[in-house]
Amino acid sequence: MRISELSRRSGVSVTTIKYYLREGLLPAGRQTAATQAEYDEHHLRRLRLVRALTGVRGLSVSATRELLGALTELTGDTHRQLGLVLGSLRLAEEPAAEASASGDVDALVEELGWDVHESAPARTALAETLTSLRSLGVPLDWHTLVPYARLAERTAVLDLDQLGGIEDPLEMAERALLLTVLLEPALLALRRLAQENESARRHAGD
Amino acid sequence: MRISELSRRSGVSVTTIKYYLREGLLPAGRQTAATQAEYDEHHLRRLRLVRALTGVRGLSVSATRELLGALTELTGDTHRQLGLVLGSLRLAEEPAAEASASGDVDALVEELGWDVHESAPARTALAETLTSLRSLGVPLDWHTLVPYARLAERTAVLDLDQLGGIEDPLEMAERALLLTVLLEPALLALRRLAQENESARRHAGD
DNA sequence: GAAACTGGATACCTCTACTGTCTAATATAG
DNA sequence: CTATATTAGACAGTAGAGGTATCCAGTTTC
Repeated sequence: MRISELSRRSGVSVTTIKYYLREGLLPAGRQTAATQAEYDEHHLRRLRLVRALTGVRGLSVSATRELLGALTELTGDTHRQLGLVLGSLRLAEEPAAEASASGDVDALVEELGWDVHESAPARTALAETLTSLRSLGVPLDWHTLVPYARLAERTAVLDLDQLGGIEDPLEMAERALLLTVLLEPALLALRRLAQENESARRHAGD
Repeated sequence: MRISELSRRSGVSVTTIKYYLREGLLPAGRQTAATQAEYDEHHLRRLRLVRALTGVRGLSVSATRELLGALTELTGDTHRQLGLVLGSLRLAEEPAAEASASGDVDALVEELGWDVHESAPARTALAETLTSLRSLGVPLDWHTLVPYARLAERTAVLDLDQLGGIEDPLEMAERALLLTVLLEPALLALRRLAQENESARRHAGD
């Protein structure tokens, strides 16, 4: 298909598609002539993924590009790499300030017995949260996070269970990305609802 | 204290503080003369809160204003209102498109037996996630979310346990806001690490 | 009484995510 | 084969967000 059909089928304007091509969010089509290129179903799927990440999840174009970049690095041994890909996904934009609480994070990971990469961006994100909460006068040390981490473990089991039965490695990686990133607002929403419910429950006992 | 001291103690420039005053993120100081106003510790605390929400959490100025607005509505019966405040916090920016999956969310809440407000924004966020995942070809129905919700329940218990021992209602509400909102990136980071770990664990069995 | 500071208003700046327009080449319909 | 539409690629322009800078008249401090 050509660009106009891609636009029609995705609901994204031609100019915006060109913008995504320029920005590297979408791989170039197969050139058939100097002013002609051919796109396929993969481009359509990728385009919808981009819209989901930027629109639903509110990611910036550069953050989206980074996430998608992780996908293409996935070549060999799928299952092992999947973990690395998930682990290497960046969480926020910031170029990571001083990680003054990284010692606490190391201790936490040690206590949990987790096998995670030394340079996983999530470690930095954790350290930053600890640091900023402390600077706001909330006395939170890493021991407090242990029970949260145990619940996260069980969440991860649910997550990986969702990926069963997918054969194509690229498709599985895309699915993993979707479930990891797009489920985030849903999990936070469940937490908020659960907090409201729990607060009501505790009040009822008065 | 005057604005320059507020600036010095918070590390936020005077012009930016003026901007926050204009935008309603910070209450005005007590006017002492036509060109003079007095600020106190409460302003400093609020200013740090604003920086944490916009900086660490990456919230927009308007989203931050809304969250802070919820704080000031907290007047009477603390514990009951706390749940409502937490429940009423908006999650994202979007003015909520059509909630085509709201029926599923109702069914989910019913199944869980949760006592949550009918118009909680988190319901909309959930519905949107379901809708967008489906439009991307991920067959996710609300039953899949039940185990996630059970884990969210236990997370909420941990959250509310953190709030014990705080007397002042406003301070407790501020703490609740901090723990709810600033812990979010940390919880997501834990999930990513847990995924990486779980993936490694499953691979080890090959 | 002079220098420094203040609140308030307004203009300006930078970045992001697009959007519009142009050009030369190509496709398609008659 | 010609007229019309479409295309890739380049580049300028736009709107909104989040500040930043400047100016002013009043106020404080010395």
